[in-house]
Amino acid sequence: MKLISIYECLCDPTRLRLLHVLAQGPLCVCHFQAVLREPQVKISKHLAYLKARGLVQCERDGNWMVYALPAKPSRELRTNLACLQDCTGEDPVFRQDLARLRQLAPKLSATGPACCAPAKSR
Amino acid sequence: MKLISIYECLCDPTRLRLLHVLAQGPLCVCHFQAVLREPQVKISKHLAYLKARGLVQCERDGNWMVYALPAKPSRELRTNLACLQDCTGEDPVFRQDLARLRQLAPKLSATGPACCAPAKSR
DNA sequence: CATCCATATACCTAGAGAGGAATATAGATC
DNA sequence: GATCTATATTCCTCTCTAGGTATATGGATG
Repeated sequence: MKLISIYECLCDPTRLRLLHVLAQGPLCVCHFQAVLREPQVKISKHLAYLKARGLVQCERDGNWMVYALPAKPSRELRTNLACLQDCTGEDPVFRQDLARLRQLAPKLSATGPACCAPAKSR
Repeated sequence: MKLISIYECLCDPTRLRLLHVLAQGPLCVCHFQAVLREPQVKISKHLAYLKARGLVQCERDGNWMVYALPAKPSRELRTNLACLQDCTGEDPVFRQDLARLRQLAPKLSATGPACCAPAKSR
């Protein structure tokens, strides 16, 4: 059942945070590290988990892997992501993630996925 | 995080079916058995799981344990249960459960929780 | 081509959960 | 009080997952 794999993705706090942040737009792994303040392996593995179940897509940009919500989410996924957004409003963890994301935002819009540890060129 | 325990409950097909059926009204364990066609242990254990996390309440009525959705569900729970109902519409498993529930329904309304194997008296 | 950076994967350990068989419990009935 | 019925719990086995450490990969750069 497809619905089940959605809920399986949603029942881990890290993945919830990833999806919550992704609702704001695509992001690369090192940005996730900066926003969630979690080790790279953890982020990377949870993104792989989400990808395997079709909750996220990714695309390489040079050294960076940029993750995004699927372009055409299923009805179930859309509904549940909306529901998630609806439920995360008050929680401090989610709010803080968004705050840190916004701190990053200027750089993002300026240079594209330009990364946390700013590469020499680019 | 409370949201997580909700999603943990939702990521098993049996529990999804239980909650889906419960949305129609309170039900006792033996009725769940009849509706889901699953063994008693399985039903009972999943109901215990749901109860431990506050997704269902129960109340004894003679020999029967009648389970129901909580009288005052949290905002998150309400939202997610609504979302679930929204996602289960097409799936044959859920439809069949409802069909079997309706077959039971006449007896239910007549005699209260009166059970599948009709007791002698009552 | 050697190196660096961002990311992914392999390997390990520990814990949670599912399902089934057998058994316990608690209330009702005789 | 013995028995029956509905339900809960225990025990066992198996699979899945989380998290961490160490290592591999793959593209970019000098």
